[in-house]
Amino acid sequence: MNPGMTKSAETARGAKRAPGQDKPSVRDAVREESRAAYREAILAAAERAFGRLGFHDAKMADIAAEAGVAAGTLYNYFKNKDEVFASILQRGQEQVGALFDSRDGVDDPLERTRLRLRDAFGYLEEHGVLFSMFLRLGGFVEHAQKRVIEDHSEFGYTRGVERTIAVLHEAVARGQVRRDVAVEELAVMLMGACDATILAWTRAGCPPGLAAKADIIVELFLRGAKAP
Amino acid sequence: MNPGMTKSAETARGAKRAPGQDKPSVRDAVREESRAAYREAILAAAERAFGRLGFHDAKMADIAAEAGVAAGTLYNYFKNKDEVFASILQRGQEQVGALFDSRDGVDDPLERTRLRLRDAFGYLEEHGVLFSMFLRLGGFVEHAQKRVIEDHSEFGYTRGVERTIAVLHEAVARGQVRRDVAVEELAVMLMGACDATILAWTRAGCPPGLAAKADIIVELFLRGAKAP
Amino acid sequence: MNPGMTKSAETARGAKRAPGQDKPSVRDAVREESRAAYREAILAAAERAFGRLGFHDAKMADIAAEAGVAAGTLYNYFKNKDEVFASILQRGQEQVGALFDSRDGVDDPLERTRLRLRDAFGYLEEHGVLFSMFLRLGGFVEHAQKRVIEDHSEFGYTRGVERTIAVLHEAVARGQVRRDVAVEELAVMLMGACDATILAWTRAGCPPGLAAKADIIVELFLRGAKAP
Amino acid sequence: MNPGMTKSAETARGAKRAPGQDKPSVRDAVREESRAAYREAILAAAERAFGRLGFHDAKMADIAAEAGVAAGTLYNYFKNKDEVFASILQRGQEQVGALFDSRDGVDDPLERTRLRLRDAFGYLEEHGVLFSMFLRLGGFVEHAQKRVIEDHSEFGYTRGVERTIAVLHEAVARGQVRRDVAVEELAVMLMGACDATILAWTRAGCPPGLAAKADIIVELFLRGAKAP
DNA sequence: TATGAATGAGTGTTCATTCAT
DNA sequence: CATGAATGAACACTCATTCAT
Repeated sequence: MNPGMTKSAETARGAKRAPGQDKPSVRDAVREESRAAYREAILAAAERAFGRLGFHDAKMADIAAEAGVAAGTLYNYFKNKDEVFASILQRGQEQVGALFDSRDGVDDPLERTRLRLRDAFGYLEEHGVLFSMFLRLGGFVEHAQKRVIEDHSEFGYTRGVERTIAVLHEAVARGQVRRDVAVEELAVMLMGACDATILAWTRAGCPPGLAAKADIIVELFLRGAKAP
Repeated sequence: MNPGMTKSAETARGAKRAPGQDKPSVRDAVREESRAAYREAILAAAERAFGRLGFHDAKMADIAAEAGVAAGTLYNYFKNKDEVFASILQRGQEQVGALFDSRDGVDDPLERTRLRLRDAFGYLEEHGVLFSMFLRLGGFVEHAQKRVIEDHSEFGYTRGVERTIAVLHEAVARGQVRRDVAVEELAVMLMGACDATILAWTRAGCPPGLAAKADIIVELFLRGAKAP
Repeated sequence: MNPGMTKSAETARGAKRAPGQDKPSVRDAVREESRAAYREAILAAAERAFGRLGFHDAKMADIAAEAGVAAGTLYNYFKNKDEVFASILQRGQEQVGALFDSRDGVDDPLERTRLRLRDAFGYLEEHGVLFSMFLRLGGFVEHAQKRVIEDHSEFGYTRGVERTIAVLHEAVARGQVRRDVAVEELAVMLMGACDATILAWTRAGCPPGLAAKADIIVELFLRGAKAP
Repeated sequence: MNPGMTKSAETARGAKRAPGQDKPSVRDAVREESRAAYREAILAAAERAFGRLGFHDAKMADIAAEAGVAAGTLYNYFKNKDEVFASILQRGQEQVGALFDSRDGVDDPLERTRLRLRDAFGYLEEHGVLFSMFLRLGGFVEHAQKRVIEDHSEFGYTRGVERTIAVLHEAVARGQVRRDVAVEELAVMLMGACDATILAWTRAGCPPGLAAKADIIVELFLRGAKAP
């Protein structure tokens, strides 16, 4: 919180470090922290701007104003507009991924799935329409955005299906899910239910309460898919 | 192909009529026909261009080139780019509406629904991804497109839900559909199934065969919703 | 001068041309003429602007203003700033080349050289410092300009040397020039004299009278190089 | 290499002196030395950068990187980019001037000239093309550079001509140079020969060996100009 | 005083729209 | 009306310069 003092102390101590090795560290740490804060502020601002205006209509100036920085500053953190956009996607991926990982300890695969669905839906609620669009759909996008997304192939639907299939295999092994339907089919259905839910939610203007829908989906899914 | 020539020929004939709107006969009819042909050619070209490039990346020049006319000509038929876009939507609405109307004679409401679903899905297959987006979703769009769509509020999801509810009421009256679930809920589910199907189709790259999915949806829907 | 009337006359004649072949010709000719005039006006303006301000400091807006057109118009004739620059070079090359060709009929090679030198020097006088720089020097240029010039390798010094060598061989064959010095050396010297003259001229602020220096150079050259 | 450290060491020693300019002793000397070292490193870096990229394409960041300092540091030594450039010129002037002065003892004016020419040419070889341009030519430059140079009017061609005229007067007085041609004319010719030589050298890509050309020039010049 | 990030004016370029022919 | 060139507002991006640390 007062890194300046720390730095002065260090300097006064006359600490001589090996040249070209690990440098003043504290100053760098502060700088790094500052950079991270700026980066995050810009991404949050961009997310709002893109969500409100769309990719093309959200100008770099809008994003900068929303973030409270000068336009040029954006380019100290991102190479160009596309990269800002791509970074929002990546950040979302990572954050949702972290949420998902935090559920690893939950033993029951269906319960784990329910929690993760809540996590994802909750994230969507917080992060706006546009982001949700790219987080899960990957279709229906402007051409310019497609290019961005195509560079993130690990991102999107396919990966989600794979995750889901794995979970369902687990559930099948536990006897929680019927064996007479291919898990691949079940996975597509489950994700289709999620898609339709998100679609309906956005059509309704993104009202609060999306996360709660996770419970309904899992319950409905179980009713149809549970082992007899 | 060259409706302008027809006009020129007429003009060259030097037919001079008294000013005013008397004698709207042959000349006006030909002119009208010519205009309609141009208009349609431009819309078809714009649909391809928007579908291939997206709204912003499809330039007026691209559309004009695709239609085989000069850029300025577009403005003789449409006020601006937004109106071109809106006209594609409206045309789609009308064309699908006409298809739907042609099924009015089908007595069985579920069979009528199945046929209309085939019609709509078939239309989507022929008219490209982007168009499908606006035909059915109305969400997830760039801001510029939103404005266009918002001016066509009669268009889209709400209207589809209403139609569906009406049909389901009919089916309930015939005893084809269970009474213990609100038809409003059923309508949302049915449309959700359609949405998910279209989503999956676009994700798969819009392969041929979307129309055939109409049968599956109706069949599945009936299995869950039919009267016991 | 009144191409519109011509066009109307043609049209009234009802001349039908084979479709897709040679089109309305007159209208196109007028248009072509107009385009050529614009192009030339822009190049002349750019030449002045580059000459006055240098490549970087002459903004596209300056060139447009100098030419009396809007900034966007420049891009209807040239892809970008570099191409404007390159086109000035190419035009100069062609114009000087045409002047040179017009001297082909002069039998005496040294007299022909003198006349061509006058042509080139006269052209430099009319077309400003910057152009002269690229016409003959090819060195001493900003990096951005180098890229442009490197794409015009047929341009510049080497080609001039080759031309000169050929002329000197001719003069040697006629006994006008001594045989005891290699013509290659003589060519370099002659061009060096030209270079130095142009340099001195630009240093002096490009005063009128450069063309007259051609006579002096040839005379001095002959004094040293003429056959004994 | 790290003059900053020296300064820090001093500062750490906490030597506090009374305000005012008394005791300019050790600390100031060291500081001055440090500043000079930084300044020289920056100028050398800028010279390389300008030579490689040209004035506009060499960014302040490039120069800083080449010098191994931060961008902001440049502004502790030079007011702006133009001043960096101007300082390179001035430094060159001074260094070549010093070389010239070291030849003052040479009695024979033509030999003195030959040596100074070697000095100047050798300096050019070591300090790159771009610098050579400004050292001797002063023409053919970008506008931004012109402004810089125009502020250094004592620099360049005129001064060189004056020096040369003085030397030739001396040579005339000694009977080494013909009296029937104005020394002013001879001076211009001699410098023209130098210019052409430098031009040819830069056209050839600045190969090693420019300094040796000094002998040739003087020899050739003497052949034509020596007293009969 | 070195640092390196923030700044914002400035520029090349695009493209929807207009308009003379 | 078709045409295609002119227009100029708009915008992404650059970079010299400033300044807090």
